Amino acid sequence: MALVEPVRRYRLYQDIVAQIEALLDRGALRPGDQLPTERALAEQLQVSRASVREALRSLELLGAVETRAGGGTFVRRAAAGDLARPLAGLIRRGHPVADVIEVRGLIEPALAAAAAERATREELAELRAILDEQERKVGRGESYADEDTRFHELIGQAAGNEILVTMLAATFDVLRASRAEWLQTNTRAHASIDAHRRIIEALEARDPEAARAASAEHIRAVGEGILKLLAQDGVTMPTTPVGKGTSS
Amino acid sequence: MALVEPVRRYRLYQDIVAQIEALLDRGALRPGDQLPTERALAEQLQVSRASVREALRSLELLGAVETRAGGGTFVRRAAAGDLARPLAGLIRRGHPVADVIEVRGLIEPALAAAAAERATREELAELRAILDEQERKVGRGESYADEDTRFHELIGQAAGNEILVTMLAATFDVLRASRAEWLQTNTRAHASIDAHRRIIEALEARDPEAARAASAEHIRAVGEGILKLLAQDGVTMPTTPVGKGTSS
DNA sequence: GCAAAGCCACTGGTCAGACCAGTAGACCAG
DNA sequence: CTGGTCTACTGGTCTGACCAGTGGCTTTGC
Repeated sequence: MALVEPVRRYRLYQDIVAQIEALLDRGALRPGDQLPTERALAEQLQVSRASVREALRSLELLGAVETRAGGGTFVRRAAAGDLARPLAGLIRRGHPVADVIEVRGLIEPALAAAAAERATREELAELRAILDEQERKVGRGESYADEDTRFHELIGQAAGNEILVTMLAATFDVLRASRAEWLQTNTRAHASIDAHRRIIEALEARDPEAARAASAEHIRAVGEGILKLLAQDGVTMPTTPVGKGTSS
Repeated sequence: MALVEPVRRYRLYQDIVAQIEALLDRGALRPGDQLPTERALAEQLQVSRASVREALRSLELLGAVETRAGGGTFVRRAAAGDLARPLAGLIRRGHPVADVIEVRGLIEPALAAAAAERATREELAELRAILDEQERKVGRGESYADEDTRFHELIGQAAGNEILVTMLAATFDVLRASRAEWLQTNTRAHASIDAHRRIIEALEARDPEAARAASAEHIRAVGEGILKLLAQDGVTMPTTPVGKGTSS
């Protein structure tokens, strides 16, 4: 261990972000509240408007705040999908698709199990409806990517843990391109439908373990398909940074 | 359901971020590369330097880029844990601690199982060393929070899935305050040590299922303790004391 | 010849002030 | 009450300036 460490270099906007975050944590600022104007903040903080704006950009990116041109800046209510974009950006850079699939394989079964215990009648009905629509589309040879996405989202919603839903959404974002292609060329579309049906049945039976198993098997199959697809395309996997590869 | 939705409004800096992200995805910019200077970018993009800077702030927050005053702006190698703090801020806003603990309980056992298969001899040795240090500190009645954190981090590293490590790091950040208090007042410190020992033994035995079980039980116990602690404090959300230094 | 000291061009960090475009509340005409 | 219009104000952007690090280059001293 080094005896010394790099001197922390602070920039004004970081300090401003910290101050505002503190207000949020303390509850001095609550969702819906309007922040002082940029000009007022600049004056109170004794900094230029540019610095205030850089701070607000950060807070906006974090989903803490929302600005409307001409309107003002407001404290946002945290939304489930907030983390998705930043997280997806990070994942995309330098992480093997296999890792992403592993994450999905971990989260989705857990969500399915939780959903089996917590899903409402309405949610189950909607899942059924989505499944029907999927079957129709498969019958007509159309893409059912939207329904597929919605299906998984709904299960997440039913599970009731928004953090997991968000993390899952991030993996969806990363896999979107590969997944769309996979769904297109998927000769086993009916197998996918069957998997979804098994999941729904487990949910309706309120059987967490069956739901977990069905989901796990589904993800495994899809993940395998995607990896095969990528391999045959000769796609160069994103390079794994340090650490161990998942294969090789 | 609304038939119309708010018009999407773009701001210059978002466009700039997208353009640079595209370069990163295409591989036109690789880790370590230096970006053009802010002034050059402004000129090429036909925007003001302020807009370029707002874009760079975003990319910096996303961990895509790193700027050194007087030096320049460089493409970063994505590091696990980059997003931990931003992610933690998001999670903290509006998510029950119970959800956070649920996420931890999901991720950690999985990491432990993976680590059982992939950990190197060196990593196992370091885990042992950390455990020893923990025991010493417990014996002296000191706080072993740092070692505890390092222990979990190292298992994540050994598991080799950086995405999961990042997600886990975010939950750590959220729970930091509560966890520190829990560790302080933990009358069952020896139980914690024992749990760590069981995990290490499972890793050394290359037994994924044992590792998973040991980890799950450990997280369950700690999570329960934290929730009990929060309940007795009458706290519903972890409040982050301003200026509370970070460990490590 | 060569290393240390010093210089200096250049980079990001910050500031001040300006103008534009969008917003929303007040006000007025129908 | 509805729909326009006006207007003060807000965020979005630009310009141009200065400061404070950084790092390569030159000069200096031996």
